[in-house]
Amino acid sequence: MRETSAAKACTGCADTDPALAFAQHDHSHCAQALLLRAEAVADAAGARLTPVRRRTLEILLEAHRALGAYEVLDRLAADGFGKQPPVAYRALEFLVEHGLAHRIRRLNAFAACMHPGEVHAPAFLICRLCGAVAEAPAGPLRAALDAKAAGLGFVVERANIEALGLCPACVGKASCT
Amino acid sequence: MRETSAAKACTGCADTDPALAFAQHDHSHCAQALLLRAEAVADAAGARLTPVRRRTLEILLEAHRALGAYEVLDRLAADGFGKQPPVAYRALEFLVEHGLAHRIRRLNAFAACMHPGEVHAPAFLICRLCGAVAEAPAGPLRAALDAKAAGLGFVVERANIEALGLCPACVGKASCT
DNA sequence: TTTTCTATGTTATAGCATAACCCGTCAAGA
DNA sequence: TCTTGACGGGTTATGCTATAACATAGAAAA
Repeated sequence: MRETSAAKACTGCADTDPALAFAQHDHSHCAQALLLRAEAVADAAGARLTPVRRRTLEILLEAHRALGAYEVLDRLAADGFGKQPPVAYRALEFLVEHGLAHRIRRLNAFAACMHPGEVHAPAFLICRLCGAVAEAPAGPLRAALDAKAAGLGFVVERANIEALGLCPACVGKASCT
Repeated sequence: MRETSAAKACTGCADTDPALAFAQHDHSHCAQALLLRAEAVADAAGARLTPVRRRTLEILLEAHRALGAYEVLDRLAADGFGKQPPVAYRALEFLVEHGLAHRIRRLNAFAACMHPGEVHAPAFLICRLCGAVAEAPAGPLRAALDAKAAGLGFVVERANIEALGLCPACVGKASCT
C-alpha cells in the first residue's frame, strides 16, 4: 500500500489545500468522502453507480495515481467482475462522462477526480520521474483558452491540459543530471 | 487534393494571421517556406534532416491535417522508404523533438508545426465534426500554467493543451442537433 | 405481465507503439 | 589505411491500447 505509510494529516484531497496535491498522505477517508460525493453526483444526473462502476472508482481512489485501463481491468477481474477490456473501458467511460474520473491522454491512463460535482476544468501535472499526477484547478486557463478559441471562431467543448515535468519531490533528484 | 481547390490567397500559414488557421487555402508555398525553415532549424541544432525525415515532414505539410503514424508510414512506403512502423515513428519523433511537428494525443496523430523555430507553446483546436486541427498560439496560457504549477512546486517541462469542439465551418451544422 | 431500455458480459479484431537486432555509412583517431 | 564508434534506417516480432459486434440478464416503464 503506497499511501498508508505516510502519517501526514490529510486535510482532504477533495476540496481543500491544492498544495497537498503532491503530498503523500493517508487519504482513505477522502476516498470515502469522494465515494459518497460520487453517489450524489450520479444520482443527480439520473445515472446509476452500479457495482462495477463503483468498484472501478474505488480502484482508482485506492491506487491514488493514474491507472491504465488494463490495470483497472485486472483488479476488477480479481474482484469477480468481467475480465474483458470493454468491462473496464465502459466503467471508466461512465466515470469520465460524469466527471468522477479523468482520462490522462499522455499516460493512456485514468485517475479519480478529486473534485467531483464541481464544475471544473482541470490541468494535470505529471511527474516524469515518479509518475505522480496532480489535478490542479485551471479555471482561468480554461477561460483564456475559450477566449483565444473564440477569436478564431472556434467553440471549445472539452479541453485537456496536461503538463509533463518534475514534482516537488523529484525536482531535486533530477538537478544532478 | 484537399487544399488545391481553394483559391483563397494564402498570406502564409506559417507566421501571419492566426485567423487563417481554419481557412481553406492553397498553402503549397507555405509548405515550401516551412521546409526551408525546417532545414535551418535542424541545421542550427546540429541535426540532420535526412531524406526520410524530410519526406515525413512534407507528407504532414501536404496533408494539411493531422495524420496517424500508420498513414504517414503508408505514404513513406509508397515513396520507397521502409514500411515498418519504427520507420515512421522514428521520423515523427525526430520532427517532434526538434519542434518541426506536434503530436496530438487526443487523435493519436501528428501534424506539421506551423511555426517552427519560434519558441512557442501551442494549443490545438480540434473540430469534432470535420477533424480539422488548428494550432493556436498559447504563450499566455502556458505562462499561466507555469505559474500555477510553480505554486505547487512543480516544474513544467512540456505541456499539451488540446481543445475539442467545433470549428467555424461546423459550428452552424451542429446547432440543429 | 409484457415490453423496453440499460447494463454487463462475451469473442474477436482493429489500431497504436516500441523492443531488439542487423547492417551500411560516415567521420575521427590510431 | 585501418579501425572504431556513432548514427541512421531497415527488419522481425511483440506488446499495449481500444473498440466493434453480439448475447444475456436485470431494472424500469407501460
